[in-house]
Amino acid sequence: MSEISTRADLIAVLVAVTAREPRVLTIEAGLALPSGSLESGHRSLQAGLRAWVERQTHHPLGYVEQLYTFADQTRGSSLDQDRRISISYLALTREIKPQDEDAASWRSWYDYFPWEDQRETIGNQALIDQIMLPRLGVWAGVLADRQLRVDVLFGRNGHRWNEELVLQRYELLYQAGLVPEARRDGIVIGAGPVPGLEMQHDHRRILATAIARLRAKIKYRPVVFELLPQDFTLLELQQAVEALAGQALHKPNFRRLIEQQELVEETGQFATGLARRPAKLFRFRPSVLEERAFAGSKLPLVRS
Amino acid sequence: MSEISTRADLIAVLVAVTAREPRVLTIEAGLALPSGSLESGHRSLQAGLRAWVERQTHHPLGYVEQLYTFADQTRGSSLDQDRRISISYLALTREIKPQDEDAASWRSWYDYFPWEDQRETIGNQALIDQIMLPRLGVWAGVLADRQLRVDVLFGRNGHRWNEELVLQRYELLYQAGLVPEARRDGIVIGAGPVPGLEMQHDHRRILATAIARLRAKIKYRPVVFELLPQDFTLLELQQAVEALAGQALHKPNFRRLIEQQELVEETGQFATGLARRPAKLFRFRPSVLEERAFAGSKLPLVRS
DNA sequence: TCAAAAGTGTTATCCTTACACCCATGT
DNA sequence: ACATGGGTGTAAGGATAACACTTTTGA
Repeated sequence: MSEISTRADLIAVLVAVTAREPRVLTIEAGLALPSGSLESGHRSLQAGLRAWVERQTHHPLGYVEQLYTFADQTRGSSLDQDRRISISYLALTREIKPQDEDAASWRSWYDYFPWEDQRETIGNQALIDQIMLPRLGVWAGVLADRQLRVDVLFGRNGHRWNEELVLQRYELLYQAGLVPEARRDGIVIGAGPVPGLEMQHDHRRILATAIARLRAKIKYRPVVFELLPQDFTLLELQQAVEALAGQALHKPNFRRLIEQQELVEETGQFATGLARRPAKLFRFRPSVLEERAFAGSKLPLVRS
Repeated sequence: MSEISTRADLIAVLVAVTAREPRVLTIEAGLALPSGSLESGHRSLQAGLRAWVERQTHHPLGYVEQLYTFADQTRGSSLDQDRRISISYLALTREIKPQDEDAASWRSWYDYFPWEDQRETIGNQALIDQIMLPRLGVWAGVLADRQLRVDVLFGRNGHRWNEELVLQRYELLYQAGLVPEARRDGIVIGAGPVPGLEMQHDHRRILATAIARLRAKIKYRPVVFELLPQDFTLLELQQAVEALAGQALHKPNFRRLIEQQELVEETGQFATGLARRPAKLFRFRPSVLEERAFAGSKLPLVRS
C-alpha cells in the first residue's frame, strides 16, 4: 500500500460460507479486519476496494456494499491532524481461497459473536441463560428500562429473538462492560467478559454491523447466491441462509418460499455420491434481477 | 466553517413535510444541497452534522442517518491531492423554520423529480407517457434489455410502479442523456432534457438516494412521526406518508394498518375549526421503540 | 342541503405456519 | 433394514385488498 494524500482507510468485511459456517477474512491472527489506505488512481471508492481485495485474495468479488463511514475522535490519536476517516465495506465472495498468505485467515463470525448462533437450540441457550443473562442482570439491577432492553434483545420474557439486532446486542454488552473492548475505552467493567473473541479498535463493532446488514438483506435481495457455487441443492441453499441468519429454518416451507419466488431453476443434474436420495441441482436465475424490483409494497395503495 | 485538516465534506439532505409536500433544504437558489467541511472538535461525524445543521437552522434535528460516502475522482479537480471525501446524511426535522437566512430555502423534492409524484393519477401520467417514455424509447431503440429496464422502472407493460426505485430511475435518465447533469459529465445527449430542476455536482443523485432510502424506511420503521407535529390526525399522517411515497393510499386500510401496529394512541382531543367532522387527534407512542424490534421475520423459522 | 372528511363493516384472497406423510438412495 | 435427507399435500390462521356504506361537522 503506497502512502497517499487523502487519509482515508478502507475496511473490508469479506464474507464467505463454507461447511455451514459463515466466515470472515481476518488479519493479525484474527484480531483485525483487513484494511488499507485508499489509493489514488481509482475512479470510485468501490473500485478501489475491489481492486485492493482482488489483489490480496486473487479472487473476484461478487456483491459489494458500503457499510458505514467513521471519523470518530477516538479512532486516531487525540490530535485533530490525525483524525482518520474509515470507510467500511461488506463484500461477498463465492468461495474461500486457500490462504496462501499466512497473514490472513478465515474465521467463523460466531467465534466473535457466539451468542448469535441460534441454530442448535440446545448449545447456545446455555451460554445465554447461564452466563450472559445473569451478568446482564447484574448490570440492569432494578432499572426497568435496562431489563426491558435485555429482554427485547435476547428474546426473553415474551419477546422473540430477532436475528437482525446484532449491533444492538453488541452495544448492550459493550455498555454493560462485558466485552474486553469496553475496558480499553474506559467503560466500567461488569461481572467479567462474556465468551467471544476480541478485536482491535472497533473492528468487532464493524463486523457486527456487517452481520446485521447481511441478515436483513437476505430477506429481500437475492444475495445468498453470491456465496454459493453456481449449482447447488436446496438444502445447501437453506444451510447457507441458516448460517447467515443463525437460525434453523423449516425445510418444506423454505422450499416453497424459494420456488414461489422463482429465484432458481433446475439444472437437470443431480447431486450424487452421497448416502441418500440424490437431490436436484438448481442454479440462480439472474434474469429475476432485471424482471423484478425487489421491494415489498407494504403500503395499502389505492386502486391497483 | 473553519478550514480543517481532514478534507471531508458533510452533505445534508434535510427533509420536512408541509402542506402535503415533501421539502428539502437547499442553498444557492435551489441549486445545491447544504454542505460544509467537517469541523474538528466533534466526537463523531453524526455529532458534527447535528451541531452544524442546528446552528444553521436553529432547529433540533430528529432522525439522522448516514447515506453514503463518495470519494470519486470526478468530484474534485483531477489532482489526486484534491480528492475530497463527501459523506452524505439524511436528516428529518419536525417543522419548517421560517427562512431567516435567504441563502437557504425549502423546495419540494418533486421540483427535482416531477415523475416521482404519482399521487394524482392523471397529471403525471401525461409527463411520463407523453414526454419521458417517447424519449426513453428513442434511447432504448430495439435493444430488449433497455426496453425491459424502462418498463420495470416506470411501471409499464405489466410491471407495477415501484416507488423505491428513485435512484435507478434517475440513473437511467442520466445514462440516456435526458438530464442536464449528463451533459456536464460528457454523456451523449438524448432527445433533450426531461422536466425537473438541475443541481450542482452530483447533488441530485444524492437527493435521489435520500428519497429512496426514506421511502424504504417508512415501511418498517416509524420515522414519519419525526416529520409531524406532536398531535396529528390520521389523515395528516396518511398525507405525510403519501407525500413521501408519492403514492395515494387507501384510507380505510391505512387506518387499520396503523391501529393494528399500535404505533399511535388517542390524545382525547379533536381537530376542530375545519369545515368537516372533527377528527380524533393522535400522538406517537414512543414506547413501541423499546418494546418492539421492527424487523420482519420473512424467513420460515422452525418451531417457534 | 351539501361537500369533505371521519369512520365502520364485510368479504375474498393470498400468504404464512404448522403438521403429517411418503420417496429414494447408499451403507 | 435403516438412517438421512428429498420431496409433497393440506388445512388453520392471519394479514391484505377491495367494496360498500353510515356519520358528523361547517359553510
